[in-house]
Amino acid sequence: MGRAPCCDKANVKKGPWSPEEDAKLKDYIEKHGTGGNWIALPLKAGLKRCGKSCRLRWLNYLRPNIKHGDFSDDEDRIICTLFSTIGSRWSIIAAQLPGRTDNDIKNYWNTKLKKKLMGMSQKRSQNSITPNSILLDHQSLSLTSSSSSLPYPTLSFTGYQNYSIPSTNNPPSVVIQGQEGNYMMNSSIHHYQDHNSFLRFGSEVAAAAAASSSSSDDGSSIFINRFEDDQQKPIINYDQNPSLDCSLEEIKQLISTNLTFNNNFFLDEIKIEEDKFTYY
DNA sequence: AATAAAAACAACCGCATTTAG
DNA sequence: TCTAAATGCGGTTGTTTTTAT
Repeated sequence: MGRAPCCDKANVKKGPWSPEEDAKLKDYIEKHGTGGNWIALPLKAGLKRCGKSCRLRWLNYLRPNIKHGDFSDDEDRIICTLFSTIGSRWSIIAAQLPGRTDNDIKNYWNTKLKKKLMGMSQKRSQNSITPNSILLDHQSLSLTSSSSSLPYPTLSFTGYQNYSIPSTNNPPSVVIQGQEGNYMMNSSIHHYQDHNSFLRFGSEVAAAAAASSSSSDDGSSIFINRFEDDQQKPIINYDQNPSLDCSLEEIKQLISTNLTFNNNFFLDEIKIEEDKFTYY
């Protein structure tokens, strides 16, 4: 007993759409709309196609305001940030990128962006030059919430760069090397009225997307804070989140045992001041 | 110039969720 | 409330195009 087919497979065309078919579908939908019934639409529009195929063709290719062509750096950044936070939930990611479809983003990720990121992290692990990102090894992934069923690290962080707050145009990113592949978490720069600027890994966009979905994932973040008077003594604040079951002590341990990246990076001591760590 | 390999893109398939009767 | 149909989603496959040899 298999699943009932959605249409009569013998009498529907498969494969690439011809310009004539595109025109028929476009014309019909522009005049009559979808009528809320994709299954019935091909018959009405005079198409020998499955309703699902029509829907896909319309959503991914024919509907107005679809963007084709290269992705911008901003789009790259949003995709990376969201992927690192919510994983391969392409429809949610697509919702943040007007004009892009989930299929388009999925293809782009699988064929280009993923490789681009892998290349970046590999290059950095080979070179001793100061990177604009922080490379974490897989050992450091234990910050991931153990209650999460998500197959990717929610958040991990094991140290900081010897850095200064970068320009707003080019905030650094974290590349996480996981068993399943590499993930990149972008950062954003925040300014408080009575506070110094700091970097936040994971973004509000990502947090919002995670919150709006049914996922138990969170938008938790770690802040790297820089004192105005001394760039070389940042503070890392752990933004406590109930769904991230990792104690401050564990974080301290994690940080002190994972000083594995960047030649110019070193950590001597950690002091805990209630909910934050001060590095000396 | 011909061919093979890789990359890019479009579309399909089946499962999960939502909706309507 | 229950059930079947419709829809949406994400993984995967197939086809076309581009690049390398």
